[in-house]
Amino acid sequence: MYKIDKQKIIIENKNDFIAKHILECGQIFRYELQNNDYVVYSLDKKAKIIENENCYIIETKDINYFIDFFDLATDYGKIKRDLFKFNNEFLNKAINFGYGIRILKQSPFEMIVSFIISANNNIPRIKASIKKICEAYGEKMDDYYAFPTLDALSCADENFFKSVGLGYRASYMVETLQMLKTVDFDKWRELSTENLRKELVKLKGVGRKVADCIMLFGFNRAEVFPIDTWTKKVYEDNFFAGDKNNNQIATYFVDYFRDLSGYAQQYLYYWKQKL
DNA sequence: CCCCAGGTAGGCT
DNA sequence: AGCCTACATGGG
Repeated sequence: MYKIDKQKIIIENKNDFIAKHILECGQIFRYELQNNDYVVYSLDKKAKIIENENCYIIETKDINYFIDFFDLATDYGKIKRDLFKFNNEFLNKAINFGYGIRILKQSPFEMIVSFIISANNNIPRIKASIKKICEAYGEKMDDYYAFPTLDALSCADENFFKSVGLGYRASYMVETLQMLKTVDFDKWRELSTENLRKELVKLKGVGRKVADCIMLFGFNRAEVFPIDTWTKKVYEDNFFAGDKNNNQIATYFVDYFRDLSGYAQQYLYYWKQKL
């Protein structure tokens, strides 16, 4: 699937890796299109994704970090074959539409901050707020700003977060950053999905949906199915018309897709949101 | 003026 | 436990 050549990762075919699908499916907010190349940022690191006719080349100083970040050891061909076995008309359409999606393995801290901002918000505004937070509290790198550390960002006050567009979420952010100072993320990684969700929803600004996004994108948990306005619309348009609340819809999908729930959710989200 | 955006907190049954 | 509504902000 991939090989390494000095400072580069080479993705040998484009069957299971499409930069646009990966970056524009709502799991990451720090990336940009520079000419024809996507540039992606994670914590204090940066990678450029160059598309060729039959392959991708990823340029970065942090090869091993981005091999893990893009989850290159996982066979998405198999995941898609397993999802096609559900023989669901709409999931099949969604997979064919976003066939190059991969779920990124991102920083739990960056996911917590980012998805608190995401609640009842729109993607351009979420991106803009996060960028301003990095510029104000992140370390200056060559030609970009790192995502702030917890120590750095917990110095920011409510007025700062309001000034970068968080609105009423500003006070949640201040309180959650203080709470995170007592958290050991390595211990959280050992928790069951159910117990990890219980811990996450104790954070201010984190409910079921945000917790599930944090677990899917930050803790590598695929047995969750975040329900937002788009995946709720998938349920109501393509499964059963409006007879359940968001928690019940999430339970329905997880019972149905089990340990493939997170993958199914991401194909369906991208399909419904982009079409 | 309205409605919407990767929903949640707090208050009410 | 489950339902209801206010909530900053900017864009269509």
